[in-house]
Amino acid sequence: MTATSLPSSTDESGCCPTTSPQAMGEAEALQAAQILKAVADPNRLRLLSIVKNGPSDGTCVCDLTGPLQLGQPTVSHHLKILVDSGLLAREKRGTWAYYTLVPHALQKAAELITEL
Amino acid sequence: MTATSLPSSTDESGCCPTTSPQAMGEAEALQAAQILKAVADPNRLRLLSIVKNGPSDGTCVCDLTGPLQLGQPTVSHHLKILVDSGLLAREKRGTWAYYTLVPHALQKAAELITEL
DNA sequence: TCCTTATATCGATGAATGTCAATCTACGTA
DNA sequence: TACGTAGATTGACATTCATCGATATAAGGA
Repeated sequence: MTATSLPSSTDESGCCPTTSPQAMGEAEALQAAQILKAVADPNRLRLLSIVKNGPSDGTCVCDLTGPLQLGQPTVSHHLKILVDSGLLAREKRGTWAYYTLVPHALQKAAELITEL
Repeated sequence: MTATSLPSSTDESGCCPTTSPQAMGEAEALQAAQILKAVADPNRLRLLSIVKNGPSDGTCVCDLTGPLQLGQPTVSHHLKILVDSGLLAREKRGTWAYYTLVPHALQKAAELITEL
């Protein structure tokens, strides 16, 4: 994420003016895509929705496996992706694991789209 | 894949209350994920960025193949995905094709994340 | 200590996806 | 009409990803 400015090939063919100077760089795009990929899955969207609309002290995994009709390992896998991308936080209380939304993470993810 | 409302298993184990009632449904999640998938790719993010910061009357393909260091068929393929998902509009003028942002499409895509 | 329950991890598999080379279509021009 | 160029389409290939069964870990209870 250092020099994001591109060479801006001055096309001689006469079709196009020049590459716009403030276009998103390669590294920046890669990082943004990684977070957006975490959200761009129907089952993970539903997981986020359930957690968001659930109790503020967290939603446990047993409340997530039922609605999605997926196996427990699969749900755990999706939850890991959401935690690794900074969207969900995991807290273990006793035998159970509770997931909560990371405060402004969804807002920040949305801004990756609006602030191109 | 017919009845999207699930039995909402009233778990007897004492761990969890019940499935939250206003969670996103299966069909809704699938549709949202389809649009978000279109955005969740580094090269497509850069395409959107270039078009957004480009001239208001559209950016032609020859201005898009250069910065991305991808072959012309690959760029065309990504552009098709963005058009099919309603984010970009294509207009052919003469030999060239010009792409523009569909007015509030990016905003709407972002709201798919914030309004879960 | 043994057993049960909740969750995570591992390995395999089939499907979806990004990329390219080759080809096709449409338009402009000599 | 023939040629050159811009862009889209097709088919193939490699990679990534979602899912599952089996297993591991960890905590609580008998």
